[in-house]
Amino acid sequence: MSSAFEKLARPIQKWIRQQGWRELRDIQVRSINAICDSHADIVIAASTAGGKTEAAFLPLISEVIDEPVELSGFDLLYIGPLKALITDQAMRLEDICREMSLPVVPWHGDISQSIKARAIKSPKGILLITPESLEALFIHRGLEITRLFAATRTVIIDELHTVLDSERGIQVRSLLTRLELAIKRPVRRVGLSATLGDMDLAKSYLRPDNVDAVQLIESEGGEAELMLQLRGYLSGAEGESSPSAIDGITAHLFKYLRGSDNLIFAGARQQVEIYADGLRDLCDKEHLPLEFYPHHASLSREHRDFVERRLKKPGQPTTAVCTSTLELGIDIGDVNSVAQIGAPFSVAALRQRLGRSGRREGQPAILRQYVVESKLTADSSFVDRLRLNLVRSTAMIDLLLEGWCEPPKPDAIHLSTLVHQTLSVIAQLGGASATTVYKILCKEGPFRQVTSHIFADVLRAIGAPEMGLIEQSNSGLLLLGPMGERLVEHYSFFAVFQTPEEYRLVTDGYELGTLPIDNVLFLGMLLIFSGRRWLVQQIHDQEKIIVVQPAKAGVPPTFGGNPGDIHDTVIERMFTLLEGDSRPVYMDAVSLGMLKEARFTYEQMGFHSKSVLGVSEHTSIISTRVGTVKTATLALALKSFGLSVEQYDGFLLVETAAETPSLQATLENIASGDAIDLLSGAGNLMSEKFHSYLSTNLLALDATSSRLAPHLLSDLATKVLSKV
DNA sequence: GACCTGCTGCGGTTTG
Repeated sequence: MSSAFEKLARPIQKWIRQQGWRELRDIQVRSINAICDSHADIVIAASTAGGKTEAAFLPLISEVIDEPVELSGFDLLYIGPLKALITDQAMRLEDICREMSLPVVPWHGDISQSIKARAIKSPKGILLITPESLEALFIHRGLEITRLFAATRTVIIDELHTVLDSERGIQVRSLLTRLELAIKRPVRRVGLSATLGDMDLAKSYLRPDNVDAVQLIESEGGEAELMLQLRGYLSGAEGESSPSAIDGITAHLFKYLRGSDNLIFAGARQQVEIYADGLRDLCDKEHLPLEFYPHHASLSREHRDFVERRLKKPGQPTTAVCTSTLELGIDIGDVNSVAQIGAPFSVAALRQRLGRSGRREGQPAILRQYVVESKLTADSSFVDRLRLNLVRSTAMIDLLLEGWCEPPKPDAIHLSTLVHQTLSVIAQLGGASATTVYKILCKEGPFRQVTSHIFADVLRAIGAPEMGLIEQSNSGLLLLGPMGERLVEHYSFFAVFQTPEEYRLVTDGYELGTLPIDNVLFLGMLLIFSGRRWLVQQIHDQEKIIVVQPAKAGVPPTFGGNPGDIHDTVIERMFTLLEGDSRPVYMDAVSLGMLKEARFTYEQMGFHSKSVLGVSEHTSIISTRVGTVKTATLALALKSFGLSVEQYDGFLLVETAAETPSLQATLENIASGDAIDLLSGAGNLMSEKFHSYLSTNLLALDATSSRLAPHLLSDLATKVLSKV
């Protein structure tokens, strides 16, 4: 064993010997050295099965044992994004700590009150907690934070890559600052992350004020060999006997995946239900045992647990048709192959998904990408002719092979989360001055983009009598208002993200899952759900319960959702593909044929040399060559002049009318840089949980900071005009 | 034209 081993505490060395490990992994050696030899913040990046947990905890626990302190509180704080992950990690840590009288305390909504009460009474050892439960501790035990965390040496943030610039990530960062301010000293931060793209952003997330001092420990693990195929399918093919694209893909999946463990990422929950139903049907028809199961967030916990257990169990071939529920987090073991149906929304997600296969020594990672395109007719739209689904899938695979993936966007000002944290700080301290709250959240905390002027506007908005979230005492102290009290008192306050209202779907006394409330439902309606078919028997509107019984037929429900952001680099690569003549080796004959059609159309439309194509007197197509955010900004600008616009990947379909200015004049106007009311054409600006308490001006500010790029608008219009 | 994640305190009753 190495000298790193010698740096660990004796009981830890004993535990390692008991495991029968012949040597420590490279990443473990490096993090042991980094943690034992310095007090630096550290990002540990490795794949899911890379041994990150041990790499961080073996030296951190050693430090706790070898250098005891006399302060009260938990020694180590671990923050994890999933309850299942916390339960998993707690079991692994308990195994290590068993003989060291170091308690391991898992803490989330499903943990019993008695375990929590005991931990509060005598806080020590390792606390593993969700961001929401930690938020609850700050609100309900605001004055005890010092007692609970005075001894805390290190905070470990798991799955760091999943939070970076999300609402929840900002919440975690805010809680870390509030913790350090409460105990009046910095706490070492250790982030555990998958290796994705530019790790500098993970470093700056971890310690924005001292990025250069953050150490990065990245595993150089040899990546598995990759077997890759892209298969094209035509929908709406003529002739009664020709199978539709869905049937064709289902048949191919059935033939090649049966008999082993696999994951099929179908893109949307409705698609999951369609493919799971088709695969179950094929098993029935061939009198074979069922081995294909749906898995998504609207299905009951029981069903999902069942599918996860089947995947983990050897000797029981199982394929899950799933959404991103099975993309990260919990351990389901190694799968034989991954299938992706339809173009994914990000290269980062594709890479995470692919990482689920090829994890065993000598096993290749296998990815089958299925793409559906429409059969062309005389009146097919340019979107179908350009085969944008296929081109995007190809662009993403190429970028994946090059090791690129999307970086986080750090510019959002997150005003919804700022409202949440403002209320939480006031609740924690039992009242605070505006200056104090501003210092905690905006000067020291993660809301650095929020000026004191904007912050004052936020306070005015949520303090307005009709909102009643906060009010000011005579001495100037900010207190919770009547509405603020009600919000903070309810347990639904702790999460910063929005969740839609749902019906519960019940049969024969047990729950199948949930359905978004905006589904049109009626008695006698037939549904496909949880991979089976149902008849709607009762609808209880008050209790939000739907009772169903088995049926022979059905249609899948809709689950809603918002369009995803496609990154500039992906769109740029799509245009490179359309303008090039490559024939990627991983494409099958059908998809190569589609690519050829796409290039032919692109050439014919003349987009090689121009950016605007007049289709008819009032209709034009613009090629923007940039991603969703910039393309959407141009679309809104055009709409503000009364033009009607449809948005696609890198393209806009624009229609003028008799009373509107011409497209050319409108683009010139936009290019001139004159102020434009972008949001006059936008619908609802409220997308996050606490948006409804903000003024229109603040909502506009929030939208333009994260979902639009107004400062690049005039440049984009100029670029389009230069190639008319 | 999409996906995912999370949840307290208290009062009442029962049991040893």
